[in-house]
Amino acid sequence: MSEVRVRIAPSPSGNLHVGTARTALFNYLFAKKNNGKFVLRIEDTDAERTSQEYIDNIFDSLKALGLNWDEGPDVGGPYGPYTQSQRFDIYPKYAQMLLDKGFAYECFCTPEELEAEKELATQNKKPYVYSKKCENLTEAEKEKLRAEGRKPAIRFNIAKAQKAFHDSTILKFDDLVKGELHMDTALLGDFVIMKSNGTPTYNFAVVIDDMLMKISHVIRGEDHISNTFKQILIFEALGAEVPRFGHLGMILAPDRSKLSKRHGATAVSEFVEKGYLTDALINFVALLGWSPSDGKEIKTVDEIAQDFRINDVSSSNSIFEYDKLNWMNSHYIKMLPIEELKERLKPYLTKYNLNELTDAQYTRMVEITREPLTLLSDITDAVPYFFGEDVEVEPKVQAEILDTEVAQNVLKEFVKQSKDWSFDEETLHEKLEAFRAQFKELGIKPKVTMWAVRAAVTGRTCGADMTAILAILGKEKSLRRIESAIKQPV
RNA sequence: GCUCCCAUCGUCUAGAGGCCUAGGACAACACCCUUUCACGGUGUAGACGGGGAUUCGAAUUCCCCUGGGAGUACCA
Repeated sequence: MSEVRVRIAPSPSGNLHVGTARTALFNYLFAKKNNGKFVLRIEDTDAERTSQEYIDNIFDSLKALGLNWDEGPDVGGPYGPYTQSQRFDIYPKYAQMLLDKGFAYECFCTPEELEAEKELATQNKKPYVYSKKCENLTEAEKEKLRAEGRKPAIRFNIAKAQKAFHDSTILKFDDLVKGELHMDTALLGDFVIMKSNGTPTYNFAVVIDDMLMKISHVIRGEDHISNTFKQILIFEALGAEVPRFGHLGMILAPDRSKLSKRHGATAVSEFVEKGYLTDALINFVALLGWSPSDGKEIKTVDEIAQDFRINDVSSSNSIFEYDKLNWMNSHYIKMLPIEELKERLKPYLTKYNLNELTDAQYTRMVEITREPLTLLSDITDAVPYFFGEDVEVEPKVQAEILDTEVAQNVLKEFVKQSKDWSFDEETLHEKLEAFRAQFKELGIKPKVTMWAVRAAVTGRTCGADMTAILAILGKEKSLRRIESAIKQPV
């Protein structure tokens, strides 16, 4: 077999969507597994919806996910340019070739005429197919229309191509993931390949680009299945080799509709902003439609590539549920080396003055607060009590903990006993253990004892390891907070 | 409307005729651990959409129904 070459061809009309990311991933995996090339092509034929900002977002997101391309707009390659808008001069040649071979014809129909045809079809409850009324225009007729100032579009002649290459109007192909797929080409209708403004339509541009870029396998979403039949016919009419196709199920929102903004984040960059790790995201998305042969679900992209077989990919749609993604993200956060975690958390700590802590204290703070994090951004609300002189005590905590007699006794006792403690973790651990034991003798549960201390120092009833918190804050600050929580006898 | 695709626990899935009284993961619940929250550990509950057919035997094959998704542009 010739070289495996796959591509991802996003259109920059928005930020990189997670669905596109998954398609990119599966292409990448397929390329890696088969020692092939992974190509990035930007399909920006529709100038109005395209923006440089989106192009940058696509590049950045793909890179962040670790899906590096071998050829693309920025890195170049032997079959460039890799941006469709820079290839506009090459499409007309091939359109002309199709015209010459009789597989395409000029169409002078106006939008109004076309609209009327469609209207009629819906009225008669018939499926709309183009009437082909421009198929057999004479040169004289065309000249006349041209003289009127009408610019023709070019349509592909389905029936001609079908008859030239197939016995039946039923066209079949063997899909890499779904198996044999078929379609009656008689139902397709002669579609436009070159718009009257001289730019190619999607279905034409893809074929020309895939052909010229020597793409061997086209792996994409199943929303392209019906396009595939059109594209196969174009490949054949051009005398080009038809690539193999593989169509992936769609990613759906929990309500089974298309994943869109109203369901939350859809772009990879939005997930990153929310505090998701790209490693977790890509791992999660890989599991949508694919499962590891050894049952181990936490895997790097390279590990997945070793185990990847395109025909093992599920052909059904899958629902994007946050539960598992969240679990995976917290898992990846736990796995992150401490130094890296410290850096990645900083963007979410801008409201605090990190200079209040030494590097060692910051390290310890991260160590003891990382456990319950689901998102990196969760750190923001997990650490306010490490900063500032005083703490904000939640009203409920004030009423239910600090205002109780038990708590007041605990705190008074704590102040008294801790006067001569050294506030390093080791000492604190020992002393606190003994401290709890004293109160236990009095019938006060260890956790009640600690609640009092925790409430006074952090203003909360839950949080990180109390010993470490006291050590980080230091004796002076800890005691000041506790003293101010003690009600003076009136 | 027409065409195409899909169908196993709530979700992602394993399963390619007997290994399935259907396995795993997430979520849920219970218990254990414990200075709180969590982590972790151990358990519990939970599915082959329905109906036919083939077969000694079907989650696995075929047909119908139902449900869901997609396509139907001079968008991509």
